[in-house]
Amino acid sequence: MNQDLLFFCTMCQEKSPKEIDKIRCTIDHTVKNYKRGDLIASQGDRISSLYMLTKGKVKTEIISKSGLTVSVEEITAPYPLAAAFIFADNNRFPVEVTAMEDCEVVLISKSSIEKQMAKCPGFLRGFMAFIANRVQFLLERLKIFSQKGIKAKMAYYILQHDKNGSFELGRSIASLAEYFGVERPSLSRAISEMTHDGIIEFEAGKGKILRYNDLKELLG
Amino acid sequence: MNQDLLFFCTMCQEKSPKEIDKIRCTIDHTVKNYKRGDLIASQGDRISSLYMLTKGKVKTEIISKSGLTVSVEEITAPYPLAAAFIFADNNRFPVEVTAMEDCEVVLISKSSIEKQMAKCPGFLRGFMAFIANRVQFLLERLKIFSQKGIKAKMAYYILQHDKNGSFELGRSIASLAEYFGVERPSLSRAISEMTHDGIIEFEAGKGKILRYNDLKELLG
DNA sequence: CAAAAACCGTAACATTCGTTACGGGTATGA
DNA sequence: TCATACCCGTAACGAATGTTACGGTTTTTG
Repeated sequence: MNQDLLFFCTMCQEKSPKEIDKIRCTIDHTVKNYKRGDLIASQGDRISSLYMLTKGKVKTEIISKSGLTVSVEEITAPYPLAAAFIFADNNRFPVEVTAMEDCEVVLISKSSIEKQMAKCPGFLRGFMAFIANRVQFLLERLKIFSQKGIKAKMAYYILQHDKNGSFELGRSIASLAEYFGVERPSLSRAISEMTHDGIIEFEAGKGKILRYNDLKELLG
Repeated sequence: MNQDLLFFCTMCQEKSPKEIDKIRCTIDHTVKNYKRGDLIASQGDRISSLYMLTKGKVKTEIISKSGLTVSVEEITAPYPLAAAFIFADNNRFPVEVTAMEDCEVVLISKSSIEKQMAKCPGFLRGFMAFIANRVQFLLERLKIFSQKGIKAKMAYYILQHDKNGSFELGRSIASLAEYFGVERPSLSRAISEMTHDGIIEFEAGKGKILRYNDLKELLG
């Protein structure tokens, strides 16, 4: 169990194990175990503790007031289930959390976290860094999504990866399409057209920007 | 200026002025003034301080390495410019910040914020609440965006606002369309079709869900 | 009250995108 | 070496969405 708390620090800190030893996070906590199919948290529950999923896999669902469920996503350990939400004004679980496998959850009360933050600057920084990184990630995805049209998303992505007129995707077209939330053939077609129009060159994951102005005009 | 710091606490706390007086946030800070057109922060700058915009309006832009700018958004005072980013692993401004009017910015160093957090639980909660609310907001928008198709977005939105079979939009169709990132006539058409198909009733901002199963099947 | 602004539904047409299917290439492992 | 799994480009077609335009109602403003 101590091992899991160490991991929790690791996740927050993203620092070396040695530094974690120095910090010696000794946080009050309780451990709960769930069987496959168990309900871990209900939508609407007030969150008074951080739910650190240390073992297993869960799924989250939205449940309308009429009882129908809508699957949202799966989360695999280790991951905190409500790191940000415990401090939000509306501190309720936005989703239903159900165990897909046997799970272990470490509960850390909000007050314990606050105490630990006041006591241990490293923990404070680590926790803040985790949430801040999440904000950054969400913002980045949102910027991509808010670009209307596949070419606009692609143009935005290229401009972000622009290095002196060249760019690398850093991933396959298939995964990029999934990242954009579009179909692979559609993205492939968009890139073909941009290439055919002479705006960019592209081959094997790498490319060059030929006409910056046209590329920029593809954006919203 | 003290007034602005009080406001800063207000923003973080969202509590009554009386409670703020009790807390007496006396945070180390410096004040900077900018003229219209001045550059407040450059893309890529390391962020060591919180930038609290207390007066004026700024615009943020993405700048590609080739010098072209892409407008992103406008921010009006009072608002913190980089509340989350100072704690992120990649603590750099993701955008270029330029003053659109004469602006006043209160700078609070990261270490000052950490000290204040350790000293004053109310400040810690307020700051965390602000960032947590932002995470919630971004997550919600992202969930809407990741629904493919206008009807799916609408179905998701309705299920979220479902109260015993009835729902209220809480905003105009025009603004909802903007929130979804689609055109108003397109959203209007989608609602018309859902009504025509007998899935929902809708009139004057309010509606009823007639067939939950069909509504659910519109989701991804 | 009159003008302006905001909001809404509708329709016709153009554009984009999803869907499906096919063929080819490359890497991996049995 | 063959089978398998990916990854990619392309094409044709249909569906979904954007675009533009119009008329109407309601709300705000002077």
